[in-house]
Amino acid sequence: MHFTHSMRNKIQLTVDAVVFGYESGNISVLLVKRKYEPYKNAWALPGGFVLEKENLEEAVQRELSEETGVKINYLEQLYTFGDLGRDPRGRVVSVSYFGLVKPNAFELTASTDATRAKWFSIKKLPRLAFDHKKILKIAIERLQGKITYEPIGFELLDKKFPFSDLEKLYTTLLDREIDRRNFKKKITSLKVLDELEEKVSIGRGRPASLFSFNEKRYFQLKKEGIIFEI
Amino acid sequence: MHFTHSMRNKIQLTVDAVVFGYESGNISVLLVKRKYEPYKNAWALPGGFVLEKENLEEAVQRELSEETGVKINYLEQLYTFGDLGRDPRGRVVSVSYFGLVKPNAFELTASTDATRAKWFSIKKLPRLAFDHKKILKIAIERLQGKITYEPIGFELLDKKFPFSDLEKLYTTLLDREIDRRNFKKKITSLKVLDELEEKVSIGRGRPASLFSFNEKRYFQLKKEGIIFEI
DNA sequence: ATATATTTGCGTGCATTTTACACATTCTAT
DNA sequence: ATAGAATGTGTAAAATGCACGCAAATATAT
Repeated sequence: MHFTHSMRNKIQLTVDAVVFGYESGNISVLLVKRKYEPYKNAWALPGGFVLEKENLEEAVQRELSEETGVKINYLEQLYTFGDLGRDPRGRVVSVSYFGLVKPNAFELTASTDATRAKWFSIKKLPRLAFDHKKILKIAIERLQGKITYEPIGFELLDKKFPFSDLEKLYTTLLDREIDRRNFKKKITSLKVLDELEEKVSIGRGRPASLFSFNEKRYFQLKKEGIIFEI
Repeated sequence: MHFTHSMRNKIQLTVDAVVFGYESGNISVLLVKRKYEPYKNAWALPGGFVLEKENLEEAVQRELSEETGVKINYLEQLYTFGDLGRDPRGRVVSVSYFGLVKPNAFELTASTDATRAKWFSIKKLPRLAFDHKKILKIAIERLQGKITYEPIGFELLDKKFPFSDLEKLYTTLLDREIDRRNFKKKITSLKVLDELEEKVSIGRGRPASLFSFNEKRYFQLKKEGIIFEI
């Protein structure tokens, strides 16, 4: 099919962001309450129309920032959803993105397209606008799949953390118990953690050494990819 | 950013198909020669504008069929390219797809957008239109990555084939030698091949048993995912 | 002060998987 | 008949994965 200038199509392009947060054993996702029709007052993924003069990444960062105040330095493209009828306004194709943050690092603001932005546990989700339930489902699968081929945690844990925090992150993401000793051996063999001198004591029990990710090594592993079966 | 009806955007949406073929130790990709400006007479990935009333998958199948005559039952979404300036006609965002076929199964036709469609070895590529070189690069990475987490070959080999064909496919994709004995053990343990009674003798050497993929098992493994280190 | 519960921090042996490696078999071509 | 070429199989060593138990360091209860 050859298009000429007179045959301008009427397809609209949007971006949507699936931003996951993690805090003490709980995975959450960032949603906004819609201000306008359609789906007015329903919860939805942050996102909106792409402007003619901005890249897709710029668009999703802008929408995320406008609607929630969250700024995130790395969003990865997830999938493009373009089925007919996914948006009552007409033909709307959405490029979805995927990111990880520490929820406590941001104060949520609500402005432009949202009357409210809020973190929801992925176990207690509200009804979602459009096909956002489907998008979120695919994003969750990606999140769980990711940990088998790249290291994870840098974006979700504090700068310094006890080893048990990393362990808890993995058990939460995998939704099952893991053997601490073997897990530690595995992580140690990756040489991705630096053990610090500091120790921290939270409540009772033996105080834990603090660790930090070795950023260089971490991003090298991300790039190279790892096969990482827990 | 909230859009109203008066603010219709001018972004155009296209789809592009990266179709890989394999034949006796050679990986090829399907390209078309452009009939119109821009990049008139340059080689490009098959693709074109998405119509308002068709899904993305339908669009890419249609374009592929129109431009090359190739029909393929499974195209997987690869990535969406939306950078400013990737198309001189204005803002054009392209959703790219990825597929595998046996090149000899089709007679290439050339019609609508193409004066010619042709298979090119991925080692001897011509200059490509738009950012299609970049798209192809990402597709090749995906192709090589795929074989580590799912079985491959069904779409690329004949119904019946000697084991050496599968071995050659893998050495070609991985671009290195593999140990035939260990490779066979691995494949056998997956129980994805059915050994047939037939034997075939091509040229000299001991005749080889023919195998076929056990389709049920093959697609089960594709779905489940495998960790498959050669 | 002492005992108890709780959490962290290792190490060892067994089972499984991966890897390296060589020679016999069966055909074609001469 | 013989040489050459491709297929087809087994075994041992090494590496990795996995199950598992106990000591160390602290908070809390008595």
